[in-house]
Amino acid sequence: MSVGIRHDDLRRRNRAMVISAVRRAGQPSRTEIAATTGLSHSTISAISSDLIQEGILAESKPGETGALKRGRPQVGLALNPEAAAVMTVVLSLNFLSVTVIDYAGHVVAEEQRRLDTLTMPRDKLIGECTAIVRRRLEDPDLDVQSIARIAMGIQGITDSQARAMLWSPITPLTDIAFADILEAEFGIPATMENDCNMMAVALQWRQPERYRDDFIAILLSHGIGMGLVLKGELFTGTHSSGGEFGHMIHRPGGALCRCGRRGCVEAYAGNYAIWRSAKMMSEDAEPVDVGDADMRALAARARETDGPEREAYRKAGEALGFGLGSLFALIDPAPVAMVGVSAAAFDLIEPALREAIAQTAGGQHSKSISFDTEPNELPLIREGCAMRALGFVDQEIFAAGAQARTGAGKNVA
Amino acid sequence: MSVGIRHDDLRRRNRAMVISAVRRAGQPSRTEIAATTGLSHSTISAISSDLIQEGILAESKPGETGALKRGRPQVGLALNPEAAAVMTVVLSLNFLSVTVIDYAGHVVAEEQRRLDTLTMPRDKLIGECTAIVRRRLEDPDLDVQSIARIAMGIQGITDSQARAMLWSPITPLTDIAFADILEAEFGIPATMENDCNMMAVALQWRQPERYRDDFIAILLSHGIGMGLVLKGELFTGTHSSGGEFGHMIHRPGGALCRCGRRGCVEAYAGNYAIWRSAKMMSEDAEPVDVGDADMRALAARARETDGPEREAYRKAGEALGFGLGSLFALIDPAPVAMVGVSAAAFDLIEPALREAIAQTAGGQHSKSISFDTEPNELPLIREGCAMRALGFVDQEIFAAGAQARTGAGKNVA
DNA sequence: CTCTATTTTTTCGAGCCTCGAAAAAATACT
DNA sequence: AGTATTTTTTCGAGGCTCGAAAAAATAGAG
Repeated sequence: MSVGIRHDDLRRRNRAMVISAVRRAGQPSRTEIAATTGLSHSTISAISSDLIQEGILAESKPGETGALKRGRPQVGLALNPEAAAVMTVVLSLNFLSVTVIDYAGHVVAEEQRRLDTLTMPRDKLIGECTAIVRRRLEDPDLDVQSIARIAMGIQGITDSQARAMLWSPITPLTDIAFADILEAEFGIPATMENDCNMMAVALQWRQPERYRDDFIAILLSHGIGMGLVLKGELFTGTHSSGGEFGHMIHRPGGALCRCGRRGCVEAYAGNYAIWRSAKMMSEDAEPVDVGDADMRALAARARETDGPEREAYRKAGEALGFGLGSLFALIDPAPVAMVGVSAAAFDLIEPALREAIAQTAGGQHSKSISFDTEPNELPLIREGCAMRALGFVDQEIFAAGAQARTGAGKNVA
Repeated sequence: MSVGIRHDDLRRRNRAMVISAVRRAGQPSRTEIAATTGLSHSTISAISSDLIQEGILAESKPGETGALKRGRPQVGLALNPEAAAVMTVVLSLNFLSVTVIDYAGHVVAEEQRRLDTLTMPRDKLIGECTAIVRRRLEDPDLDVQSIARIAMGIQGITDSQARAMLWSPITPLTDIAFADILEAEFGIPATMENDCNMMAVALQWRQPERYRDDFIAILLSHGIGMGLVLKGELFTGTHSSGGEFGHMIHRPGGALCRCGRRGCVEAYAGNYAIWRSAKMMSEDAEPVDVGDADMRALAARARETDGPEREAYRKAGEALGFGLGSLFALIDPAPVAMVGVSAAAFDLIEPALREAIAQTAGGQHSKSISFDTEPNELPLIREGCAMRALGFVDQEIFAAGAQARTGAGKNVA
């Protein structure tokens, strides 16, 4: 609201509009783009001709609307895969993975690596990340000239500027400005993204019909995380990545959470909490890491017999339900995606969750709240990072126009 | 993101920018406006000359920056009070008030009226509202030609389109589309706003240095309400006015709330909850209305002796603290304004509140979270409605330009 | 009292941008 | 081969913002 619109912004914004229309639609014709953007055919024609000239878009075969219509056939416009490339770096518990993605969104290279994140000292952890990036950049097999953007994803809290990891469960280290480190090391603009936010971005991309303007992605894993999209935009906190659903208070003074506090949702619904409860340990017991295989075994046992295992999942569902109820009181109900290893046990969680949510103001129409599950978070996080990085190239670099880019040449920031 | 920017939008947006700069700054010179909007002097000159021509702005004496500077003195631009007028209608428990406000924001007429909202049937309640509006509109003393906009505020839940009251504690009636009713009756565009949202709007206007981009206004009255501003914008739910802080869950299955559910924050911190607790009644006891005088007496007694009254306020503080902690986990901490009769007893509430919040993830820096109090909510709500209505005139009517207004002539919607 | 320095505001032409209408292009149908 | 139909491009008109220069309005100096 504070700054006016300059005349040159106009073209930039409309170019961005066309690029994003093509990214979303795949192979839209100029006419389709004109329809979705509301701009005139002349404008679309002028802009797309520029974009083709600059090598950002390329003409492809018709949109293939099935039956051939009379009249001049539509020419599909597609992203030119060679226009740019981006890189994703995903750091999760004991695991580091990197992918290189062309401008059209296809993976052209990747590398994965196990490492002991929990005990690794600061220098080593940073070194591993820069080393894996360097290996991909210097790979002679890779036929991309340069990487335009790096998006790094990590489980934990990042700052709202997407520059640094503030806190993460995968390492005792705090406040690592990965974005700055990568930029300094490679001279490539980078961001540091929260894993759950990237999950949400990926879902929005994968299933736009279901996850569009308002939805919630919840990670049910060792910890409980959330990515929240409201009014079509990723919701972040004012200082941090925000959306720390797992640390909303379920029971004041209750079970011990990994964060050191008591009564958080996560202290009832995180893997370690379910494990602790299933093994009849005290709610004060120190959180321990539980492997995915152990969790799957636990879920299997809970399905078999009505014992403490089943009760543990029930308690988790209750905590999630009341937490969602409180969340829905603030933002109104929205579709939910449950992601992560415990999402595979959602059948054990759902009944108690729905019962709890029905007792809250936000759950007035609890039956209409729909849940979907996706057990594997890593591909989602990677996809989200890729879309994030590509979106940056679309909006910040290519929308600016060729002369703005070559002329001024300050594309960092 | 879906619609492009048309060429004619440009002028409209920049006009809006200039108008809002004048509304905020009071009497800025053209040069100041150019500086704050980032637009060129030529553009500001052209736009302000148009706006003066159309009678929206008027030149006034210099901005009076104190010492007279050398050079051509600045000419202040001010809103022309006669450019338009708006009306606010605020419906609260047993009380209905209306004000007429000129374009510069000054109250030019008002009327207030007691009525028994709790027992009034639907027709009667609507009738009272339309009648009081009609009386003000037809008042011969009123020298405004026409009212450009009505903003109605009510305690309770409204829909996200600001058309209807969905639920309110002041009446058993539900789903009254006041905005539609007023529009149909008087042919004046109207909106139905949530009281706490309007409090937040007013605070942003009154104290922009403190309440700017991110802050929270909490109503401590019979019920507990919240208005939330994030990134400078009022936060609303996806379907309703949202931000139902009072109905976040404090203790699952806990005290009986006025909403019929259990364990809501309000069931511990609403006036009725404090009263119930202070009088040693059961947490299941039906909520009853408590007058402001009684609440003030209760607070006085709590300050005198360490009895059940003081304990009641402590419990209220605890509920608010844990609730805020959960909220801060989602959005990060922000300044808080406590408004309403129990805000005057915030000294009794604050210690327990801070203690509770310190036990939450969001309260990590609980000492840096600052609270301010304002015992009287009604003036705030009125002011917020006024600013809301004026903002509509600024952005939707006057920004469009004279020919767009007179030419097409479809200003409704 | 006049002249100069300084600051604000307006004027004017240049350069873009979008738009509508018309033309051109490309195909299916007759 | 000709016609109808649909898509895309071309072209001139009309607007908008911008920078530079001019005009306006005042304080201070002599």
